[in-house]
Amino acid sequence: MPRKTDARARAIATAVRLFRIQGYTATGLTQIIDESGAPKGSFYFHFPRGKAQLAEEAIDHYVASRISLLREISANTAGHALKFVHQIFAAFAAEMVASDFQYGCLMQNLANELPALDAELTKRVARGFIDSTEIVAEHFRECGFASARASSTAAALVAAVEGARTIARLERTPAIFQALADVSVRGWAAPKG
Amino acid sequence: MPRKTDARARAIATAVRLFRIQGYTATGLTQIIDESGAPKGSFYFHFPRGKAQLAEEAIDHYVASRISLLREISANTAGHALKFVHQIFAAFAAEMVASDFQYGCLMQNLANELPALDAELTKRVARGFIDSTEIVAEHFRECGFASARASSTAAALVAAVEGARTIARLERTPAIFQALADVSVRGWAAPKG
DNA sequence: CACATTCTATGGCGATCACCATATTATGGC
DNA sequence: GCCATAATATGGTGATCGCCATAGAATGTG
Repeated sequence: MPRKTDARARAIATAVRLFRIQGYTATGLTQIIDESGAPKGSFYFHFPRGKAQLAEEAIDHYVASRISLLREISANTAGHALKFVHQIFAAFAAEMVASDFQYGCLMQNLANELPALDAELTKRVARGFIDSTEIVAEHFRECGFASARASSTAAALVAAVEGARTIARLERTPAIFQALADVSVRGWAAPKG
Repeated sequence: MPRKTDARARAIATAVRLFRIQGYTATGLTQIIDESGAPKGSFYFHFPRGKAQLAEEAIDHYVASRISLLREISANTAGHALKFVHQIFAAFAAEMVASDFQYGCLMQNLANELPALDAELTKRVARGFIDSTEIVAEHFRECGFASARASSTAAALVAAVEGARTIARLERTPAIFQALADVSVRGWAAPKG
């Protein structure tokens, strides 16, 4: 009994896209169904629990791709902490430029909208951050960082990236990523340049 | 012809609160009017341009209080870059703890929801970030930072704070602010602890 | 009191929301 | 061809959305 259509996958991909651009609440099922190109009638066949289930799968899909990106960068910069950091900034900056700054971070959007709406989905987003932060921390440990320091550095990096995506989207330039890269080489408030 | 009631001010304050908790789209005018305690009928008397105008004033109100907070911290740490940074982290962390992590940043929420909805309001949010970043940059300049470095450090700091608020809200602990404080004293990827 | 202004109340506009019951068609394995 | 399942189509549920027209009540100054 294999899947016979890709309607399901397309609905998830469209949900990811629209949630990133417009947010969760602002995106109606009608629009997702329309833009996913097909069947209005079968939505609740594929997603019996409705919008919440669609969001679950959208989160999982997004988190998986985010983690695989981080893993790839980590592999490309094995043993080099600074290179790793810079390549992360560069990758996220490049993604925003490529989309003309239309796309926000799905996890960040949901992190802001879901706490008042759905505790279960909120936990799933939180888990996504924990998991992707762990990838980063692992890289730092492999660079020789002590465990505690690797964890806090990873958390700080992930937070900085999220903030940068917010700012970059507003300013429509990747300048903030460059600013973070600069700061990362000399510390935040080092006495002299 | 003085103002006779505070219905207007209460509507704005309620809008700020709900936009921070639930976001812009998820917050209906009905709820704002109800929770602001009063008059349903006079909403379009006070805000002829409707929800967009209310959002404008909510943004202005929030930005003003944010800037005044930053000014206060700047005055309290004149000449000390690191103290300034740490006190900013501490202040935002404390605010989140005090609200039991229910409140997000109004500007961040709107930054994620408005680009697809209202270009004018989006510009206003962007302006709010520019203005509050400038306060931070000014402090760094007064610490002797070169102009360009002061600007990029300020931008990085603002971005990091925003990201930290997202993470802290999900994790329901201010740990991320501590992580950022730790990183700020030693640089992001310094070779050894 | 007169009277303009400020504010509040009511009811409904069309549109959209998430959701679902029902019926029909396409597609497997046998 | 048979038949269960997978998938699509249609139409409508009640609720809520932002918005607004109209009318009435409260409040200030002359």
